[in-house]
Amino acid sequence: MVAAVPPRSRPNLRERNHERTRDEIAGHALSLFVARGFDAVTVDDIAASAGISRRTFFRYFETKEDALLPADASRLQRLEQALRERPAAEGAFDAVRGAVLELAHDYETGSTEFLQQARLVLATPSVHARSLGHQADWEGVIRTFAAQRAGRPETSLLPQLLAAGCMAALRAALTTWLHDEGRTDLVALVTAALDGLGDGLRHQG
Amino acid sequence: MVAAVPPRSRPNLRERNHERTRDEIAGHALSLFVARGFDAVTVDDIAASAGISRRTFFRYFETKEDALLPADASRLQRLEQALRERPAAEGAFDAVRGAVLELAHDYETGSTEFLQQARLVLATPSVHARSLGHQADWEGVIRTFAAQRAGRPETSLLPQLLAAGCMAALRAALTTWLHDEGRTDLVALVTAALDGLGDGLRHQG
DNA sequence: TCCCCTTCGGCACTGAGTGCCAAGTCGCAC
DNA sequence: GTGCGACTTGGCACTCAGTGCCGAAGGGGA
Repeated sequence: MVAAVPPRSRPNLRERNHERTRDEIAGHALSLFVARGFDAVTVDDIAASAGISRRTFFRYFETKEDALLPADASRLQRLEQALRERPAAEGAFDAVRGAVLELAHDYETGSTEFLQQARLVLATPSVHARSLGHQADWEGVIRTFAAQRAGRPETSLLPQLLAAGCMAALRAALTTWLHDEGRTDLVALVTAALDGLGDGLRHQG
Repeated sequence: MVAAVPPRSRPNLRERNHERTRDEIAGHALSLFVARGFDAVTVDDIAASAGISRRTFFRYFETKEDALLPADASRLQRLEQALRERPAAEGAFDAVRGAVLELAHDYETGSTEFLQQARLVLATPSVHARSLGHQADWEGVIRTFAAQRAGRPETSLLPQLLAAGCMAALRAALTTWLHDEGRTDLVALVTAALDGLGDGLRHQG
């Protein structure tokens, strides 16, 4: 079900093939979900549509929900990288702010497909919960980063608050963006949300 | 399996019985979860322990995860009530802040059992996700409230940011509290977290 | 050509969640 | 006490998600 590719570049050719198949399956899944709704599509349906076996589907996705959230795994890596590349002189909040803004930029590319996905995610409780679970993992990464950047223990309030707050800002901006069918500038929205937190919620509005 | 009660007060006696049975089942479930871990306990185990049938279990809880989150449903009502009772003169942020602080107070009562629950929730991805899903519902309530209090459309950024931010502050404080085994003052932590957001994350630390 | 490594498919199994129906139980009216 | 109606429970059977296991390809290297 995966077209043969010229066998070049040994180390990560397998990985690239894996990624490509994964994307293909997710594409079939998205079509079915959009057409019938998440709950009315079984894993067998997806597998049949993608021309693979049910067993293989679960080698590419841990859960059926994840077939609707194919980008979440890579976003974690993007976030880690973005945090790593922040200049050392930056304060904790500004560093996290910058990294989250880079994440926001990724959301905007390929927004048509993303809009379909996001609507389904918000409309389907089990998928929404799973998505929030992923985002909790991202929060953990931010928290670790913020803790050492601020020189505080990881279990103290500030790193936790920074991580949870900035992810909340991202979600708030994304939701607003979705309600506007993606017509507004997402990065501007996320910037506004993050700066609202940075300057103090009490002084907003 | 439920002891007979004197048949007084028709309208909500059934409801009270329902609540009582629900709490009983949740108690049995918690014991099993603590002893073996969430994933190693089946619904049949819980039902057998509580002296009910598997079918009846699902009349009291939508999912197995909810048996570990029995208080989440009532917290939603508490939050709605707390928001309703905020003085009309209060600004949007301060009103939400006050309501969330009342929620925080509830968490502290009966903290021994809650500590056990919370540790399991954080340790079990499926339960953690479900819990975040519930909290997303609470966010919706806050967002609706904040929108009309601030005179903005519900889909605009500010209400969304207020709701997501304050819930994030609550989560951050709870996590910190948990890492300290519940020894610190939870309400003080939540206050600190909310005020951190209110005064601006950039000026913290 | 043979061998190794990886992927895939099929099978069988556990367990969550649900619809349906039959058997109680409880309160109420006669 | 007897009968009626509303509600609760248990059991059965079913769908579907997710997993372990194994045997069958298939592709690359010696």
